[in-house]
Amino acid sequence: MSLPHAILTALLEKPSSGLDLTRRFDKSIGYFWSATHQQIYRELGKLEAEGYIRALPSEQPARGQKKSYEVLPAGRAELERWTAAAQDPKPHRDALLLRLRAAAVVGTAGLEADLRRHLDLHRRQLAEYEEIERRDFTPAPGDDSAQVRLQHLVLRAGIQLETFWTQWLAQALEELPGPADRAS
Amino acid sequence: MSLPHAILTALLEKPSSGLDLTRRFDKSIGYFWSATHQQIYRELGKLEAEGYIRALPSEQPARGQKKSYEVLPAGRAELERWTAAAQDPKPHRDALLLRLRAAAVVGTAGLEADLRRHLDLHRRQLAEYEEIERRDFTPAPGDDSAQVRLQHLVLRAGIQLETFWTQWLAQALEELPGPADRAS
DNA sequence: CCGGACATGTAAAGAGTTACATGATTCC
DNA sequence: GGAATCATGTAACTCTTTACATGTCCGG
Repeated sequence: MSLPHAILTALLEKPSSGLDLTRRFDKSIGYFWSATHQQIYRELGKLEAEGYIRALPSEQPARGQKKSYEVLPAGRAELERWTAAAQDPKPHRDALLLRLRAAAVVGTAGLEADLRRHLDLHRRQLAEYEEIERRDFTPAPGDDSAQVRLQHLVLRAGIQLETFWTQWLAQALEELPGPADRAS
Repeated sequence: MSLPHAILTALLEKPSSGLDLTRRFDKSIGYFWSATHQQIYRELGKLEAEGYIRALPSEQPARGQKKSYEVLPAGRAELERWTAAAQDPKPHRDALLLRLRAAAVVGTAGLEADLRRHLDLHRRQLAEYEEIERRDFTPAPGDDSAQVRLQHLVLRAGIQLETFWTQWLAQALEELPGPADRAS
């Protein structure tokens, strides 16, 4: 039940149309909560029906017409409620770790190439995060509002997670049995 | 599409009944691929229908009777195929990071208690992993088969991830605005 | 022989993904 | 005015979660 709150957050940061949101979910917010445009349009409809958001006055009700939304006070209140509410962490699901566990049983044949590919993807993501940090979070000292500090904290989580994955994958590739003794 | 392969892996490690599997998914495999008993029973039915597994000979077809499964050659072949196949990493979803991002907009009121709770949960998980490492992965040198090394590698991923979260959460708690200037 | 734990399932709702459909705008 | 692109949406399907249902076994 987090998608509506992700959308409310994005709309509070900046009122947007469905496609604008979709684009922002490919970056930024999407780094830790992804969503497709189908999910977003469906959810925008629900949020509007519940009175949490409304379409901006330039109302063209037709299809193919851009429609921007803004958050209403009830929506902000709901987001505040959700932010403060206790939530249990969801159990992780990581297909790659599962595959390594399977490989421990059926052999590592064919695995190396995909591990290298994953390593490359994580390195790119890490570089992207570090670029954002350079660009957006190197202000003059004292310029750090609570809002900026929180955003930076979230970004650092991304950086540290990607750092972990690159290091772990590099280690995994070292430990993988070579082609000689790779059993199946 | 990973649940069937998680089950095949678990069954290859040790033939089990549905409830046995459910218990094992609360530990071990479940550390990185969780599943409820409803999912497991449904998937066992599918896997049996597809000829990947079969019920062990002590066949009591009745309800309330224990029924154990083992993997057939076709099931092992499918697991090998899946292990070697290229797979794109799924985009992450982390509700806690999303909440911090929301808090950057609507304020951090009420957040601290839940962050402390998460920190405690991650510390416990880390301690559990470290206990497993002490118990199962401190053999005499040279005693490390490829299988054991892979299992240890997966466990180390868990340890390092939990280590990251404990450190990051501790840092987050430090940076959180105190009650004095915590705006809403 | 009854209550509780064990064991296997069914039903329905919710969330996410994939494929497709439709109208508007813009560029040639 | 035709093609490509932008923008919004529908439909069908899969996966996951939650709640419930049913039967067996065992201790008292």
